[in-house]
Amino acid sequence: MLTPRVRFAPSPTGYLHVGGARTALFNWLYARKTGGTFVLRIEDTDRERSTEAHTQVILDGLTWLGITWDEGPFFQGADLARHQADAARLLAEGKAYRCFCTREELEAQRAAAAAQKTGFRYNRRCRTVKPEDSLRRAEAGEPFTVRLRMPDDELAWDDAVHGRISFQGHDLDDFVILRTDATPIYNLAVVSDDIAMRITHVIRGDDHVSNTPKQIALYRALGAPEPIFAHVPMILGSDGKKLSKRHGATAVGDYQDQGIFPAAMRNFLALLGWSPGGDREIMPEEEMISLFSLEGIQSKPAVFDVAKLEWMNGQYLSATPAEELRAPVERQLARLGASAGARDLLPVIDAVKTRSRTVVQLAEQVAVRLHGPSGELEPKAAAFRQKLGAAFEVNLARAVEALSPIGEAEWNSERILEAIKQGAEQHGTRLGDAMQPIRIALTGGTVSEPVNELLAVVGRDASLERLSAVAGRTS
RNA sequence: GGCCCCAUCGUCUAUCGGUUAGGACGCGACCCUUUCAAGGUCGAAAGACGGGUUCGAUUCCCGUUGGGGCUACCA
Repeated sequence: MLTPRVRFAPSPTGYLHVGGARTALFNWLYARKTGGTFVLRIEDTDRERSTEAHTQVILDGLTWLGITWDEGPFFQGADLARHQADAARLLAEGKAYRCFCTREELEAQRAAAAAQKTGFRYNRRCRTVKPEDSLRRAEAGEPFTVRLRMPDDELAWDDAVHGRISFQGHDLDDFVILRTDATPIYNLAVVSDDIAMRITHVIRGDDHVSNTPKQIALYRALGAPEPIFAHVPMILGSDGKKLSKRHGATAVGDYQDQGIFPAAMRNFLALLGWSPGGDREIMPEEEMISLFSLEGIQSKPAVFDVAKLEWMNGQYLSATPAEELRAPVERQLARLGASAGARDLLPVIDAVKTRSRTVVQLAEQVAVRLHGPSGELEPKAAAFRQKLGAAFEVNLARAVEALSPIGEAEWNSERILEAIKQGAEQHGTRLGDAMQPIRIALTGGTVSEPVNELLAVVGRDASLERLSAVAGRTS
């Protein structure tokens, strides 16, 4: 068996959608698994909507996910001549014909069909125009499109994920392959390119199954062997509809911005519609590659569950040493307008790592420890403060009193805890009532690492300063 | 409307005719604990419906219902 050649062929008319990213991932996984070649092709034949900026975003998204291509990126627009030559050949062999019906005529027929609630299909009027008449009219300058003469036969294939899928040629249109301006339509361009690039496995979204019989007809008309088709299920929103903008974040870049790790995204996407067959959840790249198979791809659509993505990201976050987190956290801090200055971030990162699921959340917590809370207290914190009343400030003042004697050199979590406990005991204060005000004063919220560790991480001078400030604010 | 695809906990899934239908997310409880997480233990939670085939169906076949996709001189 010859080595597989697969391709990912996005159109640069929008951002890299998670569905597209997963399709790319499956192609990539298959290529790596089989030692095959992964080709990247940009389908820019829709000149109206294609932009270079979108192309770049797609390339960046794939790179971010660690999906590398072996050939390309090729641009479909560059192969116009071949597409036209293929169409001309089909025309010459009588497998396609010129259609002189105007857009208006077609539009009227479509509207009439819609009014009667029946399906529209081109009436094939121009099929019977005699070749010599067709040529004469074309040479006289009459505008025309080129349509494929759809055979009546069954058009079926053995789909690698669905099994056998079959269409009847007579249910299909004599679809247009060349526009009035002689540019190719998607289906022609795709087949022409896949043949030229010797693609052996077409792995793409389920939304293309209805294109497949048309493309098979094209392969046959062009006399080329058909590739193996594998149609992967759609990704749905939580309402069961095809995932789209109105479901929120659908672009890979959105998740990148939210602090999701590429490895977590890749792991999550791989498991959406594919399963290695056991209980595996967190899988390193090599394992995914070695276990990947087209047969393991699910045939039903899958709902994109952000909660699970975030959980998975948390798993990757926990497993990442603070050292490796330093650079990404610094980038996020910069976005937040915060800075670590001369401070070592590692202890701070370690202190809050388990309380974060994304790097963005992590950086926010780090920023609070570096610069103190900003703005209003969180609702729970405000409620606690209210409940405690004047004791809130009193307890803070006592904490400052208990902690002040500790020198910079002894400022560690053990020593701090000891001092707080001692102070609380001395004043007959419940430990929680002594601790929680400190947490609130330092973070603005009720969630953090243990208070003594929090104090250690914030540092002696900054801690005492903030505590005193809050204690003295009202008392 | 037509054509095509699909159907196991709320969600992602395992099961390749025989299981107390397993795991994960999420949810609940408990443990741990100065709070919250993390971690640990436990729990609630599924084969859409109706026919077949078979000694035996979640699994194979048919139908119903439900959902999705496509239906352009877009890709």
